[in-house]
Amino acid sequence: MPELPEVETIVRTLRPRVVGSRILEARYLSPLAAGHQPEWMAAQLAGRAIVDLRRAGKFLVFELDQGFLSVHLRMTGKLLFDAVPGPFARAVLSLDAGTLVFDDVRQFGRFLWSPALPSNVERLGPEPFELQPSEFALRLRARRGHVKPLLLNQQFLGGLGNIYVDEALFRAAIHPLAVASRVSTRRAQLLHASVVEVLSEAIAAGGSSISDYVDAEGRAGSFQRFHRVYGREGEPCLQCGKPIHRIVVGQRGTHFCPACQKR
DNA sequence: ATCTATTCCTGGCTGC
DNA sequence: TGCAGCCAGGAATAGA
Repeated sequence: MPELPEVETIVRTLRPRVVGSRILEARYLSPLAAGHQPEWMAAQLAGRAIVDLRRAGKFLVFELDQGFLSVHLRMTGKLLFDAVPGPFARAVLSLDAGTLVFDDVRQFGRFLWSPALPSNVERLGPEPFELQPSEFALRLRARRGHVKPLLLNQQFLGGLGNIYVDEALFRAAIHPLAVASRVSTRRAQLLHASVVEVLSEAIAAGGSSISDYVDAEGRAGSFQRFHRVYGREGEPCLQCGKPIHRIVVGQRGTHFCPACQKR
């Protein structure tokens, strides 16, 4: 499931291939990918030049000479450069520089043109790397809910998903059900440092490949080998040796060490 | 204003 | 071996 490190890896592999190129033709193979208006979207994309490509939270934002192409990969989405469209290809851009395939088995992902930056991109919270620890602590402590759902809230902080939230909370020794306003300033700053650390390490490893994720060149990441809690239910905690627990928090599978992460 | 539950999707896995 | 039923979960939406 692509989160900030995976999307960042895709952007880095894709940017030199597509920025400066032109879209010759756009085709949607599934209307869902276009939000049920495939013909109109395809017509808007055709002929556009790609001026820039950047990441915003978990979105890939292609800045065009007219409007934007915003892509969200959700669970199983992939953006593949110069790949042959497979059975799960949902959209294909023919560029003068090559072919860009949007592949998505489960069809949660979106590949949308809009005249202005979409509101869900506009509303994104700050990027973890651009936030000072003190600002992060202030924002966190101003909220009354549980920390895990808050970290998953894209309006609070842009880019974290289920894997990296569990990993960051473990590193900061914070229970996923801890109440945000009751986390000490010191520990909130430690949490920010843990978020930045785990995201940086994951980017350096090319992201985590659990089942579907690959970058734009089709390469898997390797950070899944360094997960300390995610997907390790029943296995010994790397810090204390007691078994990792899995609970459900906000309808999400949540992995933590009850001994190291006290509530 | 804030938080919680539901919905969308389908390949792969579990269990009978 | 076959198949029904469940599971994964990000984010929009509806409801409390």
